Amino acid sequence: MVMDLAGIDFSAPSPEVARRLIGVTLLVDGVGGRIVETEAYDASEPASHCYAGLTERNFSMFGQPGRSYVYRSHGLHWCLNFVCREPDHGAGVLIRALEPLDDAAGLALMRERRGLDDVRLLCSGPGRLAQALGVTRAHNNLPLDAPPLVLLPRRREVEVLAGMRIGISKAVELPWRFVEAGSRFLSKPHRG
DNA sequence: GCAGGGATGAACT
DNA sequence: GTTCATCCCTGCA
Repeated sequence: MVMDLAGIDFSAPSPEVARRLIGVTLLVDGVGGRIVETEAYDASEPASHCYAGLTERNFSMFGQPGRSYVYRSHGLHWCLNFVCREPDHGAGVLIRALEPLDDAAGLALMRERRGLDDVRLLCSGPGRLAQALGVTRAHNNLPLDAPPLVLLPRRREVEVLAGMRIGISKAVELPWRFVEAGSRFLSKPHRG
């Protein structure tokens, strides 16, 4: 079965899905913004959580495409992924940064959750983004087309650049990080 | 039992 | 620009 959310086929390989997610709006309980940075992971490469096969932590990555995978990183941060490709294969896209929506109520809530005002630091990193949107373990393995999650198609074309992934020690050479060209809201500048 | 992690923020040069 | 402590849970020996 093919998940078609915000014009994206989540049964496609994860780099393809990661590229097409740039510019898409993500909301969690009405709070969020435009996705400006993603990274693809796949069971065929050792940086992925699903490389070693099905475990208790990563079970949602082996489920249906078009759902969420949330895990705890370094014991204190939560990170949000979108599951893609066929069941039993294991692949996903890490959502690394958002451009906060220009909405007063949502911005106030994100600032309160993050404990700071600077809009550029609200969602510029996977842990920061999860904190600003209130994502926790309770958001693991949820469908992306039902509350509290909402995906909205991009309203204009965006220029997407591919580069090397960040914060990993294996398979670092794969150009599976995707960013919106020129965005001020990236977790790190683009590196080709 | 233990090493290490898809990170962050503060404290540095 | 760079290192460093910190969180605690997962996975494998």
